[in-house]
Formats: sequence, C-alpha cells, structure tokens
Amino acid sequence: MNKYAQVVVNAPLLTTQPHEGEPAAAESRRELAFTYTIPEHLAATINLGQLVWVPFGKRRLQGVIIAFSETSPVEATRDIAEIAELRPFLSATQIDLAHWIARTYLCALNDVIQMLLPSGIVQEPQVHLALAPGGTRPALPAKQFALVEWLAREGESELRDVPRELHGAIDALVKRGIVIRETVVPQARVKPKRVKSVRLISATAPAELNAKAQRIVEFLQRENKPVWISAVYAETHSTLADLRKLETAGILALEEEEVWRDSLAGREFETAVPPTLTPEQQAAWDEIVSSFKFQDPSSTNNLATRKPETFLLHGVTGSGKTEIYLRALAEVIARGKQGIILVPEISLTPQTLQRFGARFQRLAVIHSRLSPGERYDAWRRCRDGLVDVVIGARSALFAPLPNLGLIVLDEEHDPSYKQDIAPHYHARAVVGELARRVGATVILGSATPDVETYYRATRGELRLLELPHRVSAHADKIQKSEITSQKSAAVYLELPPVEVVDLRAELKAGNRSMFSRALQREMARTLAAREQVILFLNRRGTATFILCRDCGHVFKCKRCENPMTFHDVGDQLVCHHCNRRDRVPTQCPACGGARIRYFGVGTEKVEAEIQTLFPQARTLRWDWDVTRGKDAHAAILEKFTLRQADILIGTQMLAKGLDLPFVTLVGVISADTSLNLPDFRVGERTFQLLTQVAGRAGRSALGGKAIVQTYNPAHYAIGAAAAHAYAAFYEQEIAFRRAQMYPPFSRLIRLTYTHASATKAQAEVVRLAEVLQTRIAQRGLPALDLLGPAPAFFARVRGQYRYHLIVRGENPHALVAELAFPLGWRVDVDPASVL
DNA sequence: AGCACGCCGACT
DNA sequence: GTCGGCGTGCTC
Repeated sequence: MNKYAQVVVNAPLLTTQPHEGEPAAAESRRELAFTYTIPEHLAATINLGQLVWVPFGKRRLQGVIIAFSETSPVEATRDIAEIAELRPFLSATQIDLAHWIARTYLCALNDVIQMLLPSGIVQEPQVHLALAPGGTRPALPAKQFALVEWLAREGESELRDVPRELHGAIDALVKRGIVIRETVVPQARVKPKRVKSVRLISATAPAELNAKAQRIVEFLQRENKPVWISAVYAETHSTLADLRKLETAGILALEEEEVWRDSLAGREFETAVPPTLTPEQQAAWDEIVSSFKFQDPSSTNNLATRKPETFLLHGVTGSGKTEIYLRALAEVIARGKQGIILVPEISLTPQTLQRFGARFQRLAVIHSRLSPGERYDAWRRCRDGLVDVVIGARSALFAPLPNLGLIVLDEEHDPSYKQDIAPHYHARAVVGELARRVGATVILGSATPDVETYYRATRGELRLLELPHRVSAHADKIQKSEITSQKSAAVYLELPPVEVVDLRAELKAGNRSMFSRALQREMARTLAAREQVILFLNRRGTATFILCRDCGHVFKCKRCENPMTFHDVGDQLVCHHCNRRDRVPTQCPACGGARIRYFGVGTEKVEAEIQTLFPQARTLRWDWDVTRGKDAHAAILEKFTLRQADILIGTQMLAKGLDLPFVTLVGVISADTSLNLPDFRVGERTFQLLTQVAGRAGRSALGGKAIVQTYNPAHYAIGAAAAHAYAAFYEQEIAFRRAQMYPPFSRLIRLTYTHASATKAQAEVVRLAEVLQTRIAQRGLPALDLLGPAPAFFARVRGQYRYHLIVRGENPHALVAELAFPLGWRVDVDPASVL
C-alpha cells in the first residue's frame, strides 16, 4: 500500500524566484508537487487524478493527486484532509500529458492541471476585506493610509479587487484591528443540474379526487413516464402544493432527476446520407481506413506495424476534406471508439455544426463561449461514454473520452491552435503526444499546410494524402438558367482563376481609387449578373510599414532584412529584431521617387468608396467592430446567404470555410499589409490567407474568379497563391527557412517582458540578455543565438511597454529551461508570431 | 495567500 | 537598544 501522495496544489508558486540557483531548481519548481501522507481511513478510496483538500501553511487548499510513492522526499509531511470528489478528474494519461506540456512549454504544472479540469470545479478561497467599525484612526504610514482610504471609498471588497501595490499594507492593518479580514470558501461554481419530475405510482379511481387532481392523474397517465414538474404545472394549472397532496396520498412520487445541460439541446439536425466519394477521395480514404485495422487488437499485423498513423490531408479548398473526416469518425465509432475534431474557434459556425450533427447523434460541442455548466456537462458526458464525437476549438482536445481512436485537426495551419495565454501550448503538438499515448490515429487537414507540417511529411514522419481537385457541389441550389458558364456537372470543379493586379501600374495610369480598373470592371459585371462579391481587407498591422508608391519598395532593416516599422515618436523607422533606428527618408532609395506613404485602410473606407462607385449595390460589413453582439456573425452570414446583400466586406473571418454558391468574385484590396510585418512567417501567412480567400470564389457551377491587388506582384507568396501552386510556394519558403535558420530548421523561444516604464522594461530585457549570453559562453552552446533585445512589434499595449528577446537554435530549452522568470515575463516556446 | 524572518531607519 | 515598516522566502 502506498504511504504518500504527490499533490499539485491550487496556488501560484512561481512568482518570486531569482535567476541564479541550481540548474535543476527552476525545472523542479515548475512541476512542483507536495508530498502528503495518506491517512488510514482514506487508503481504500484514494485514487490518481482525484481532487483532494490538503492543509497548506495556514490554509486549506484543493489539489490534484498526480502520483503515489512509498517514500517521501521530505521529512515532514501532513495528512490529506479529505477527498473532494470520489471520481478522479484526470486519467494517468492526462497527468503524463500535463507533465509533457509543462516541460515543453516551460509553464507551471499547476496551470496545466487547472486547464485540464473542467472550469468551475476547483474551489478557490476568497478573501474579504472591510474596515472595522469605529471612526477615529491614528496617524498611519503612507501605504496603510492609502489602503484605508481605498476601503473607505469602495466598501467591503474582495482581495483580488484591491490594487496590487496596496497588498503589502494589509497585514499591519489587520493586526492593529483597523481592517477585518475573512476567508470564505465558496461552493464549486458548477454542479450537476437536477430538475424535479413527477411519476405516477398508482392511478386511484378518479372519482375520489377533485377536478384538479383528476387532471393531473390523467395527464400523467397519458404521458406514461416521469414528467418535468414545470410541464405538469403548465398543463394542469396545478401548484407544488397540489402535487405534494397527491404524493402523501401515495398516488404519485416527486423525484429529482439529473439533466445534462447541452448547448445543442433543441437543435434539430437534418440527417444526411454520406455522398459517394470521388476517385481521389476514395484513394485517400482507402489509406486511412487501412490504418485503422492496425488499431484492432485482433489484427494479425505484428506490433511494429501497428503504430498509429498521422496523416496530412492536403486538399485544395472545396476538395471535400470534411467528408473524409466524417467517414473516419464513423469508422472509429463503428470500432467502439470515440473521435475528436478540432476546428479553429472562428470556424465553429452553425453550418459546421450542421454538417457534423447531420451524421452523428451523440455529439458534444466544446468551445470558449459555453457556460461553465454546459462545459461541465459536456465534459462529464464525454467521461461517461455518452459521446461519440467531440467537435470544438483548441481546448476540446482535452475532452476525457474513455477510448479515443481518432483526432482530426481541420485547418491544421491555423495560428489559433497556439494558445496565447499561460500554457502556451500548440494543439497540433499536444495532439501528437496524446495520440501517441493512447494509440489514436491523427488526421491533419488543410488546403495550405503549415510548412513545418509539410516538411515533416517530406521526411516521412507523417503520411501525405492529396486531394488536388475541387468537388462539385451545390447543384441543388442553382437553377439551370442561372448557369452562364459552359461548365457542366462534372465530378470536379476548376479552382477560380486569380488575377494579380499591380497597384503601381494603376497609380501610373492615374487611378487613385483603392479599386483597380480590373476590380471595378469585375464588380460591375458580377453585380449585373446578380451574383455576389466578397472584398477582403487585411487589417493586421495597419499603417505601420512604409512603402514607396512608385516602385513598391518597402524599407527594410539593413542588418536583418526585416521590414521596418514607422513610429510617430521621433518620426523613426524601427527594426523590431535588432532595434536599429533610421530616420524616415524623403526619397526612395530604389527609384528616387518622393511618394512615400504609410499603409493601411479600414472596412468603413472601402464601404464608402463602393457607395460612390456602385450606389445601387447593397453592402454588408463583417469585422470585429460590427460583430460584438452575440449572434452578429450568424445574422450577417444569414443575410448574405439569403442574397439580401451583394457585397460583403470583411477581414480575417472571411477566409474561413465559407461555402457560398453565389459568390463569383473575390477581391483582395491589398495583399501587402500582411506581407510587410516583421515576422518570419509573413510569407506563409500571406500565402495561406490569399489561398483561403480566393477559395471562397467559384464554389458552384456558376464559376468565379479572384482579384488580388498588390504593390508587390513579384513576391513568391502572391504568385504561388494566384497559381494555386502550393508546391511552388513550399519550395521557396522552405529554402528561405533553411537559409535563415528559422523553423523547422531551428526552434524558437520568445521571451517578452512587459512593464509600465519603457526604461525599466528595456533594462530588464538587457539584463536577461546578458545572463543568457554569459551562459551560452560558459556552457559552450554555440548552436544557440539570441535575436534582440529589441522592442516588440506591438511595442506598447494598453499603456505597457513590451521588449523581447528570441532564443533560436536546435535546442533552446537547454538554455531557457533552467531559468525562473520574475513577474512580468512571458515565455513562449514555438511562438506562432514574433510580433 | 498568509506568515515568519531579517534588515534598517527612527525614536524612547 | 527596540519598535515597526518593508522586502524576501516558504508552504509537503
């Protein structure tokens, strides 16, 4: 029998650690667990992954048991106080995965564990502060006085609402009796939801009952099953008192029944029959289904070949990747297992849910907008084996399915799979680890795979499946008379032709509009045909880079070849990699032209210009500003789908999976905004974005085309996107990554420090850079280099200054893992962006 | 978060 | 000397 349990307590323990110390100290600190003795009376019921109460200093906290041991690493141990919940919340696999995440992403194990638990379960003590009654106060030191003032103004408060800088004064005031401190532990925020129901026990002769009672009994007889109490009230105009009377008479029973909160409740999905696969889909499917055979324990294949596979499904926009996902999910369900499909948060639309709801009844949706109750119930339905398929954003990968057989990552290249708060994990990487541990198959799908993923496929680490053609669809929604092109209902559709328009030439020809002549012409044609237009605007990094309007020259750092960024402060150009600063030139060094402009436009401006060019066109704007409301997304999309608008103007979210048959023209106002940000992945992001946006056109037999406007038509990302040539793009991009030693040829760890004072922020980053340089020299780690220190691209966010430092090399962990970071630092392993 | 400990300036 | 504010480190 085990004597000790290792418990990860729910308290932040990593806040004030110095940099110096034993190399292993920071590592063990990050995965810190405390050893407690298991008292005799709990020995029989204690289990791995359980939530328990433990004494911790003067407090009592909740924690999760992550291991058992026969011996204790420390002399003095205390007893586990009690088990908070008998059913374990985490499996051994999840605990193991949590360790992997903490080690890989250099974050606190405690934070990872919190992330894995359904939110609202862990009870956190709350501290209430109030002024003691009684008016006169002695003279107090400044800080204490400030806290008394603050409490007098705000009244009784929770500690978390008290400004940080006043916390130090609390103890002294409590001791003096001026402030009263009280700790309360509130109930868990979520619990199983129970509703009262009514069940008929014996139907006594109705004659013995009054009219109301008679109605109740008859109603229950008709229903012939336990009925929700509110339904009984509504149907029979009765009250609880009436029902209680019948209960004491032994005619019916009032019962409590647990119900699941389900965000999909009440949603009716039209069921769908799987369509016939095209030959290409069939070929991909055959490969996948044969890999499932290796999952079977009865498989005659030897163990060496039974290793679960990871597939990269590279299919152009509209090539029917989703149909493959659906079949694969159906296949694992048939084998008695469950599947998870991850999609970018933004793609979790009613249309997406409909596609999955149409094929799977036992479906759960997990995303950030669920209420804690819904989330908890989705979590428990998964654990209890009531769910076959989980669809959700990033965090859905942690759904506790008992027998996971398949994980699908749709749009695997999407940067939203990297979490930008505390555990900065990448869902794709974690999925790989999880799948390996449970023996599940993985399908990564994309029209524009991440070059790092594609690189792994070329190295044979994952199996590449290609769907190079677009599948014909929407035949039902379009009347024959509407088809103007010659295309018939073939198996495959053409990808839309993409025309690249050189904005420098437009300007030379005297066109000062943001719409090129080609775009204006196509818009007029499309509107006349009563078809629809999508105009895409990339707002990322608006008005920050500088370009020559005559030749398209972008000002780059002479040291880093990185686009330089304009700062009004001092009219400077700043390199966000090396901190080089140049004056804004008045003349273009490439062509001598004087027309140097800051770059960027907004959706409002686009809309206004359309109103003057095409006053009869009905426009619709879709960006973050107009979609604050809860159902704004759905409302806008619905309006456009019903053809109540002709032109949809929008930003990022336009690119994601919209399948609108009447859109025959897509216009990209400027491809350059995303191309000139100081980030090594801009070529890739631009290619992905343009390919996805162009893919919104020509989704039906109506055909379609895309127009991409740019000052930089020769850029390989734009050329390759226009030609639908992923392979060509990949070759260029991978060569660039190799030459510059960027991922996948190195790994990055980005260290960002944020502080209200620019001087302090810079000083701290410089200090750390020196520490790192010294260590590199001392320990002989020549394979590592440092980029920076320099201000981050977003140098000032919410009044706070940001400076950063990037460690690059084959194994940056060797340098960074042993450091502990004071408050204000953010450690981002494999950053999705270095802006 | 909550407490002990130790440094250091201010006053009996 | 010694009181108390304030910063630092530890909690199994």
